[in-house]
Parts: sequence; structure tokens; C-alpha cells
Amino acid sequence: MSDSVATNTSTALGAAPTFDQFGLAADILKAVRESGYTTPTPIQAQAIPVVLAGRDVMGAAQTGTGKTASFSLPIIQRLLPSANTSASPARHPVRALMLTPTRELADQVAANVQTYSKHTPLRSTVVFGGVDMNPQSDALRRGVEILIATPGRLLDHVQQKTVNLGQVQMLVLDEADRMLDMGFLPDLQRILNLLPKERQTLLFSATFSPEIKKLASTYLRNPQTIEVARSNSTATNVRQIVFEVHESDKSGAVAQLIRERELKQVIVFCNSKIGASRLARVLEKDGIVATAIHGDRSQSERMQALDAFKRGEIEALVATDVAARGLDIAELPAVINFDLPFNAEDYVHRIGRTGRAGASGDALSLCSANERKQLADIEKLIKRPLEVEPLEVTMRARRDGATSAPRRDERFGRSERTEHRHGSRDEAGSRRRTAGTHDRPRGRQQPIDEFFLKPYEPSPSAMKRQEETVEPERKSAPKQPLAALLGGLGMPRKSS
DNA sequence: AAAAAAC
Repeated sequence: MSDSVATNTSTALGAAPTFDQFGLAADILKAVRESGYTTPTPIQAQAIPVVLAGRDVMGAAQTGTGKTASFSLPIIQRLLPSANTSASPARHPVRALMLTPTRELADQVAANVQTYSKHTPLRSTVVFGGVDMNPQSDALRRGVEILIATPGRLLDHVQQKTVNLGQVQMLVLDEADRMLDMGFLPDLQRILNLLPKERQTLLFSATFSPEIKKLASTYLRNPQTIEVARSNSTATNVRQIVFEVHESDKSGAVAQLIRERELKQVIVFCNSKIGASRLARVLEKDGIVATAIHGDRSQSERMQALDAFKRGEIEALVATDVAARGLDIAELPAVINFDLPFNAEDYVHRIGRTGRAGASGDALSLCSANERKQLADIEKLIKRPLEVEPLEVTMRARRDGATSAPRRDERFGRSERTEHRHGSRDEAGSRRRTAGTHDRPRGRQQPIDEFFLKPYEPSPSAMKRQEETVEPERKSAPKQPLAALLGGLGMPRKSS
């Protein structure tokens, strides 16, 4: 409770802060107003004064808390006094650098910065991989004060000498934990070594792991810690339900949930790229407009998918964890976990796509017998048990192949449910609009509970079947020189 | 185990 400012505007509910209290320039406030924001979020209320004061920040905030504005607005403010209207590129050196782990996130942060700075003379641009370098190089050569980037492409530009980082006064590391997870540490170190030592550094991370603390102690100076929602907790306005389903029923379950709950727009998370593509195809066949977004799709496909989803042209965006963090899609009513993530933290990030900015949302997760470990990990992380209920999948998902763990659970009794899966293709197709919408299976007890209680153990016949049917995995050549990557890990190079 | 990110 650091409320030295708002004493005379306080109400019964306490201070009702406004953006006016921060002393931001009129041109910035105008842009904020035009964006429709009137009241700062908690992270904004805390971070903006600290950033304006020039201090380093170690911020823990869930996405959807208004984090981007919490650093963008004060950075724009601090750059403003020396903003230059000259056309000369030399008058527009990069003075603020913002790094993000994924291309989509970079693009989104850049859009925010663009919005908030539109009435100022400040220029900004974004660079990330997967797209032509030339337009980026042109923009950099024309000069920008604010640069948003993913690390790899930024280093590429550094090498091409299309950008100079020697005058950066402010650095933002957004989703820093994610960047470390993704092996960006060596790249980050290279970039940090190019920056002036005299600078302001803002580090945002979902968690303060030992690795993050080490990064902070190496590169931040006397940072102010700002924590809004306890990390690893989940928003209370997100209703979380776990549905027990057989692995092979998952596609049908997704389609059924979308239909039954009349979900207009939903992100469905899968653990694998192949699984995401397959599920998107299956949903399409079931008449749900779906598109997959993952790292094996081209950048233009990724951007098109996201744009179409934002425009409301797509009902189901089937995604890998490329979309788990940071993406801000307005008023998403629900997310579905087709697979439970291997990493419990990713669960928190995934469900953070719904229930944003105070709206309520549903996080619906499918859990098969072989995912109990992940479920337990998640409950441990969020420190509470999740509501688990059986889901009878009445929709016949056609030729359900959309699973990363094929047929591992065939042994579980499904005799009384197989009838749903034996209809002919046409029959299933003709009833798919209505199937699952009126028979409510909720009350009926299924023997499905049973397999959650027993440790998973494939039957000998299932094992045999798998050996026979599963193709030996093809090992692809390593995509990057691992030794080079390992060289930089864990040991920050001494720079001073 | 899987995903992401520079060419």
C-alpha cells in the first residue's frame, strides 16, 4: 500500500487512481484515453512511478495485468524531453530496447508502443525472425528511439551493422523466464555486453527462479521488486475444470465442449506441433472453423492465423505453447487444454489467456489416464486441487488421430461407450450439429474414475500393438550447434 | 517428453 498520492481522491473503497496522477505528458495521456483506459491496473500503479524515477525494476506480473503499458508509458515519458523532430536518422538513436521471447509477443508489444507514442515525435519499430530483413533494416536506418526485438534477429542486425545499441538508456526484458527456458541466455549476454553500463533495466518474469535471480543480480542495479499477483497463482476469475477423458476421445471432447458451452472463440493448447495441426483438421471436419498456430508454420501463416482469430473469423485457434504467454486477445471466454502441459508453469500461462482484465473465463482441461502426473504437478504449483469431473464424449470425433500418445489407453473399459463410435461416417456427420447438446451425461457415473486411481501401466497387448504400429522415430539432424549453445549457459561472462 | 528462436 504505497498511496502517498491519492489521499484526497480516496473513496470508501480506497484510492481510485487515475493515469493523471503520474505526471505523464498530455500527448501520452491522450493516447491512453483514446485506447479507452481510465484506471491504471495494480502493476501500472506500482511500476509507473518507479520507472519514471529511473530505478531498475524486477517485476512479477501475470500477462493480462497491463504489464506492457506499465513499462511502455513511463519509458515513452522518459524519452520525450529529448525527442527529436528532425528527419535525420542520427537524431533518432535507439534509446530503449525491449526484448521478448516470441515473435508474436514482440509484434504485440510494438503495437502497444506505437499506440501510446502516436502523438509524440518518438519513433519505434520491431524486428524478429522469419520475415524479410530488408524492411526492418530500412526502418532501423531511418532511425528509431524505441526498438522491440526477439534476440536472434536483433543480433543478426547487429552483425549487419544495421543497428547500433551503444546509446540504449533503457532495456526491458519481457518474459525473462521464458527467454531463459528457450535458451536465450547466450544471446542475452551478447546483447547486454553491447549496451552502455549506465542504463535502466526492467526485468519482467512470471517467476523468480534462481536462474532469474542470478540474471537480475548480474545485470540489474539495486532493483525495486514489484509483484502484483503472487506468481504461480491463478486468477480467481478463471473457473478451472478438468475433464477425465480417454486419450482417443480428446478431439471429440474438444468439439463437444465448444458446442455444448457455445464457445464463440477459444484457444486450444496442444503439447505438440503435429497434434495441433491434426486437431485443427479434425475440428474443421466437424464444422468448427479452426486454424493451427505453431513454430513449424511460416511466420506469415502464424500472423494470419492470429489476425483472423482476433478479427473473430476463427472459432478455435489450436496452438502450441508459442501462444501460451503474452498474447492479448480481448475477452477470450475460454481456453481448452487438449493436453496438460509437461511443465506446470505453462498451465498458468495458458489459462492466463482467459479471464483477462477482470472478465471471467473458463479454463477447461482434458486429462487422460497417462497425464495424472502433470495434473498433480499443476495442483502442487497452484497450491489447490482442481475440480475434476468425468466427461462422456458423445460426439464421434472422426478417425481421431489427434493425439501425441496414440492409443495408450485402449485397455480402459469403454465397452459401453463404443456404440458412439461405430456409426457410419455419414450418420455421424449428419448428427454432429446436435450430438452432445441435449443428452447431459453429467450425472451418470462412469467407470472412468477407476483409471485415475490406478497407476498407469500399459497392458501387454497394448504394448505389443504399439510396437507394431508405431513407426520407429526418425531422428532428424540437430538444428543448432549444441556445443556452441552450451558454451554460454550458466556462466555469465564477466564483462567489467 | 515438447516448444520456441537467426540465417
